[in-house]
Amino acid sequence: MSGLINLQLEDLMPELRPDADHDFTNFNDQKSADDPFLAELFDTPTYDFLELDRQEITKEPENETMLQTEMEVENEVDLEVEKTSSQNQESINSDMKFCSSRPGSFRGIPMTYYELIETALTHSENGKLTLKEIYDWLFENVAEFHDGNAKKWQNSIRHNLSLHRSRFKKEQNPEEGKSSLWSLNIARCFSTNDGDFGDNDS
DNA sequence: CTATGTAAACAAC
DNA sequence: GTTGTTTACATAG
Repeated sequence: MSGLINLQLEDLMPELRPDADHDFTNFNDQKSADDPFLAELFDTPTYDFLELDRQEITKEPENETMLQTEMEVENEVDLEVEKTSSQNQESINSDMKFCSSRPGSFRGIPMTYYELIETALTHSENGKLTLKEIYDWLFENVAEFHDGNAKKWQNSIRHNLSLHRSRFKKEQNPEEGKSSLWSLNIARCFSTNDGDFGDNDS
């Protein structure tokens, strides 16, 4: 129990580590005995959508109008996304194909399911959404999901939520009868609940 | 080999 | 039926 809180800044930001044999990919072999929990916890990759934005934008100078999305995002992204204006629909042309690992695009940026869910959570009121709310947000904001094939992508959403336990946190919904609340697992760091991390994988 | 997507069986509610 | 969990297989890189 004492080992859990023993982290230092270098643990959070390994790039600051002086010696830094940056081998995160191998922590399973090397470091797991030490702090597998933390290793898993901070396994979460970057969720820097702005960075993603820039990369994709600079890659395709074709759409100069996209540069403005950068500002929008930085502002606050109040994407009530009214009715997905026809322009939006246009930008997601049928000739625009995504590699298989990026099934949908948000604001023109191809993203994986994980990134899409993360985006939905990030844009929610308090970072917590029910499964249904995740569905709804994605349906509102991802035109690729408008093809009437909800069963397919919704299955993938559920699969992602369950599979990536180090990325997503499931929390009981205080409202009775409603399904769990999902959030980014990094929130565990700030949980005031001491101790009960629920899942004992025997 | 790893990350991801897709399909599907299954349990719990 | 919905929500989660899990296994299996396919494919891109």
